[in-house]
Amino acid sequence: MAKVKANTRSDDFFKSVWEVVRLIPYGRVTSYGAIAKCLGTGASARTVGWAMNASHHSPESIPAHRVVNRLGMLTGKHHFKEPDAMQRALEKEGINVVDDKVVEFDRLFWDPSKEIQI
DNA sequence: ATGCTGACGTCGC
DNA sequence: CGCGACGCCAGCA
Repeated sequence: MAKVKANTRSDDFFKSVWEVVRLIPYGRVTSYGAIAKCLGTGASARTVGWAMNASHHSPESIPAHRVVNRLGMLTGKHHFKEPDAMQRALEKEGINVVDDKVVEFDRLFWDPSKEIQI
C-alpha cells in the first residue's frame, strides 16, 4: 500500500521525456542525451530511447522522428511504423536527411535545457 | 525472481 | 588514433 513511491518516479521519467519531445519546435531536432541530461540523468540516455518506444503506447502524439542520436543519425527509424516514416517526416519539415543522417544537425539541434530552464 | 536486451553516451585502454 | 566496456532505466523471457 505504501509502496507507490517507486511507481510514481518511473512514470514521471517517461512523462517528462514525452513532454520535452513535444516541446521540440517545427523543423528542429534533438538528441537522446540532451533530453536525458535535461531531466538530470545524463547517463540514462538509453532510457530516453526506451521512452520513445513507449510513446507508441502513449495516447499523446510524440514526434519521435525529431529525436536522433548525438551523431544526428536516425537510429530509431527502424522502430517506426515504416522505416521511411522518420526520414520522410524530417524532410517534410525541411530537414534534409542523407545516408540516415541529419544534414546541418549541429545547426538544427535544439537544446531542451536551454528552453525549459528547470 | 533473475537476467538480458535495447532507438545512447562517456570514459578508458 | 581505434575499439571496447560500462552505466543508466524499463520491459520482457
